[in-house]
Order: sequence, then C-alpha cells, then structure tokens
Amino acid sequence: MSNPETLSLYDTLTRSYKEFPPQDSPARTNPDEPISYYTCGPTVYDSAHIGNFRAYIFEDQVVRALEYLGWKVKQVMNITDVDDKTIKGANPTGADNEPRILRERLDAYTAPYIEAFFADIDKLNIRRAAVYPRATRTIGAMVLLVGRLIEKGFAYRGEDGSWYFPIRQFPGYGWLSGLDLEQVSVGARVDSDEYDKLDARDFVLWKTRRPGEPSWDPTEYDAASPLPPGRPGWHLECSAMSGRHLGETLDMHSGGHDNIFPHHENEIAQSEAANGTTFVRHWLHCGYLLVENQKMSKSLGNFFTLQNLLDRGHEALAVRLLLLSTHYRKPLNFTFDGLRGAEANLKRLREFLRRLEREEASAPVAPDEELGLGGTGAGPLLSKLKDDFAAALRDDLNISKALAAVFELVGTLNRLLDGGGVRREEIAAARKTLLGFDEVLGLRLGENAGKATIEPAWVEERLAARQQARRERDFARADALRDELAAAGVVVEDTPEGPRWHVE
RNA sequence: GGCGGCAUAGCCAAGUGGCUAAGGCAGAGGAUUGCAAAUCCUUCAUUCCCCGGUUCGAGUCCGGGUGCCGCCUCCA
Repeated sequence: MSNPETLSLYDTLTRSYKEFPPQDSPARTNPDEPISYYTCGPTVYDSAHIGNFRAYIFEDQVVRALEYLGWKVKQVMNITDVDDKTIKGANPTGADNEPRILRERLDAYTAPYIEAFFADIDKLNIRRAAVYPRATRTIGAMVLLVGRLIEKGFAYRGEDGSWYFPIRQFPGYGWLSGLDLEQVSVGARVDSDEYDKLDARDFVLWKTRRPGEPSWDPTEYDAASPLPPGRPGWHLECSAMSGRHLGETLDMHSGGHDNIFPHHENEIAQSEAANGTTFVRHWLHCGYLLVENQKMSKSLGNFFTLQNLLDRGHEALAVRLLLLSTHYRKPLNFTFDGLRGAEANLKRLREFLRRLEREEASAPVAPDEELGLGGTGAGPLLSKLKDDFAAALRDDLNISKALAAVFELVGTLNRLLDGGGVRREEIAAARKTLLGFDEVLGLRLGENAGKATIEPAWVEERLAARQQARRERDFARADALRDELAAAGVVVEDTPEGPRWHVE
C-alpha cells in the first residue's frame, strides 16, 4: 500500500477548502491511527426518507473515499431514540406512569424504526459505522458532561429544575453558522417552559421530568449530580457520544446542511466549554434534497422512503447511484427521470463487468503474451483512469469527474474488446480497476446478491429447444421460449458464438 | 428583514481566465441481429438566467438585476 494521499475538502467553519486530514490530526503522523469521524444519525420516530439517505450516502462516500486513498477511518453514528417526536409516538395519550415503564414504552416504540434503519442502509450498501451509540444508552456520559459545564459555570438552572446553556458566555457562538447573535431575532413566542431562561436564545441541556415522559435519574450515574430526574436536551447527546467514542477532538464531523444551526453550533459550544479544547477540526455538510424541484413533504405527495421506491419497482442500488451522483454540497433534485437514468447506468456497468469476466475467461493466452508482447496497450490507459479517479476524489469529492473516469473505462475497453487482440492480463487489469472504483461507488458490481437462483439445466434445455426452433425458422416458438426465460429473469443474447444468458 | 447556497443542452451534470464547453441518461440515424439484447460508429449547447463592466480573451472575475432553495433555536 502506498502512502495515503491527502484531500482538498471544503470546511464549513472556515468556508474554505482545507487539506484533509488536518495537520494536527493524529492520523497524519501515526499510520495506525484512524481518522475520527462523527456523523449525525437518524431520529427513530419514523422510517427514514430519501433526504435522510442522501446524507448517509454522502457520509458513506466520505468514508469509502478516505479508505480508497489509504486512510483508516473510525466512524461513529448516533441514534436519537429520545426526543419529542419519539416520546409523543411512544405515549400518544400522555398518560403518566413510572419512569421505568415509560422508558420501556419508548424502547418498544423506537425498536422497529431502528431495525428498519439498518435494513435500509444495508439495502443501500451503506457501510456500517464502527459504533451506533443510542442516546438512551449514553445518559451517564451526558450527565457527566452537564456536570462539567456546571463546574465551569456554563450551565444554569431554571425555575422548574431544567438546566440551560448560556450562549452569551461562549465567545465563539455563531461562528459555524455565520450568524451574528445580535441579529438573531428573539421570537415573540415564548414557550411555557422557557420563561425562566436568562436569554431566550439559550438552549436546554437537561429537561426536568414532565408527566408522561420517560426520564432518567442522574444520581444513578453521578451521586453528586444536581440535575433532577428528566431527559437530555436535543443537542447534548452528540457532544456526549462523540466524546465517549472518539475523544474530545474529532477529525471530522458531518451532517445535513440543516444541522449547522442550531444543532452543530450548540454541540461546539457544549463540548468546547466543557473540555476547553477544539471540538472538531473539520466540518462537512451536504446539501438539501429536492423532489421534482420541490421540497419533499407529505402534503405534496412527493415524500418517499426507500421502501416507497422499492414498492414502485425501483432498485435500492439505483437509488444509491442517483443520490451519490450529485456533488455532496449541491442541492440534489430527485426525479424519477433521474432514477431511470441511474438504473440505465447501473445496468451498463453490470453489463460491462459481465463482458470483462466472460472475455477474460475465454481469451486465449497468446504466445507473444508470454513474452510480454502484443496486446492493446491498455495498461497505461488504466493507470491514467485510476489517477483521474483518485484525483477527482481528492478534489473535494468531485463525484462527477470520478464517474467520468468510470465511464471512460467502460467505453474505451468496450471499443478495444470489439477490436480484438486484448490480452487476458489486460482484461483482468480492467476488471480489477472497475471493482476498485466500485469500492468507492458501492454498487456491488462484483456481487450477485438479490438475484434469483435459476437451475442452469432448466435454462439450457429451453435454450437448446429455442436454437432448434431458430434453425427451423420457427421464430414464433423461439420468441415464446425466450419470453418464458425472460419471465424467470433470464436474459438471452444471441451472438455469433451462440446464445448466452444471464440472470437479471 | 439577516445569513448562506444554487442557476450550463429534453433530463442529470463537469468546468475556478485561454486549444473544438467533460461524462452520463433520453432522442435521431447507421453497423450488427430472423427480431431482439449487448456493443460500436455518427449525431445531439456558435453557447453557459438577464443587463452592464474589467480583459487581447469570461460560463469562469466585478457591479446590478431575476428566479429557485435552505437556515435564522427543538418540543409549533
């Protein structure tokens, strides 16, 4: 393995391109040290939609690209399993009960959504992160974090016992989002439990227990904790979980553009106030997803989960290809036209790999090949394309350029193979190059997952009958046999060397 | 109102001052085929939202518009 290559990546905080990994990242000097990468995960109150998956696929691209370029990565993705929506979902009537019962109800409510989330990311071939910490299982770390904030004077208690973070005390507040605190309008609406904030813009760290809401007793984790029984505020979990699994300073943190404010802004404030160290060296955010040029919403009827698309007969990996083929920082306009285009592209890539495998297996090893002669000189082309591909990734993950290299490989090799005389080792090298690209694209080109298993003898029997019919020029019968095979998912292609088939 | 992003062919999209504006999808014509499929060839933006300006030269820089999108504190 050659030395890892650095990338030029846009950084949200400085609004500029920066070299990644950052200079002060331990991964830069210690080859065994992984890049620490924290990603905001799902709130499990419902099935994730394709807008969520754009972010998760983008983050998967980041990991895959870094690994392709030679880096080790430790990715952590949180699962938010306690917030207002999950609480409401778990206990719609608001009936009060013991905290333990309410916590159990919450777990029972989120469990199927957690399961669905993992099933979906598997279908989309999103690699699993190293850890998926759950908020409800990390309460102790959150309690300790608030404890440190209290010690340092970065938290105050409201009248009802909830604790808040005083944003005015944190000098860097607003930096990430570029918001000027004085300009942020303080809404006229003041929530009933916000009356005792010192500043209406302060955010809650720990909410005191309300009837009907699951709660945790902080003294179970820290006997000296002044926090009342209650639950964590929205932002606290990410600061606590990232610290627990990746340390006080992260190489990279990413999420959707809409997480910048207030979520990530508040994470910075909490973590840096508590630890006195830089929280994140590099911030990365992906753009929004539109559907047919409109915001995705249930009322417009353009709201899609992955399952909705599968139900319409689309393929998860085509959805993946579509969602990754727009540069991560640009708005992505999801259309069914685009999805069909992605399906065509995916088919072309699969077809190309099949051709390489087929021709590699049948290519004779010519006498001059043993001498290293002959062939078409595909080698230099392949190394150029690999260079182009890697350079595209290093250029702020320029996926369009990377895909151009992939399709140049397809077009050029198809031409060479049509011309003949390609050496077996050249074909093998092309195949390996394509599969190498797919390590980043994640389209499972080299796998046959999900394909129907067909009994070859059954197919051969029909093919033989069809050939017989063709020889007799009984094309109606030949086409009927081909249709029968097609119905079973078998695609037949006639060639000068006879028919060949594959399962689709 | 404040802050930020985007605008390139029917669709997706690269491009960050200089040869003929990448690549993909769709379309058209052709080779091949019994018909298909796959593949290949040809074709598909005198032009980059509009108006000015800078420059020998601008899609690329500057100014001004227009349009679309996001954020401006969770629980609304």
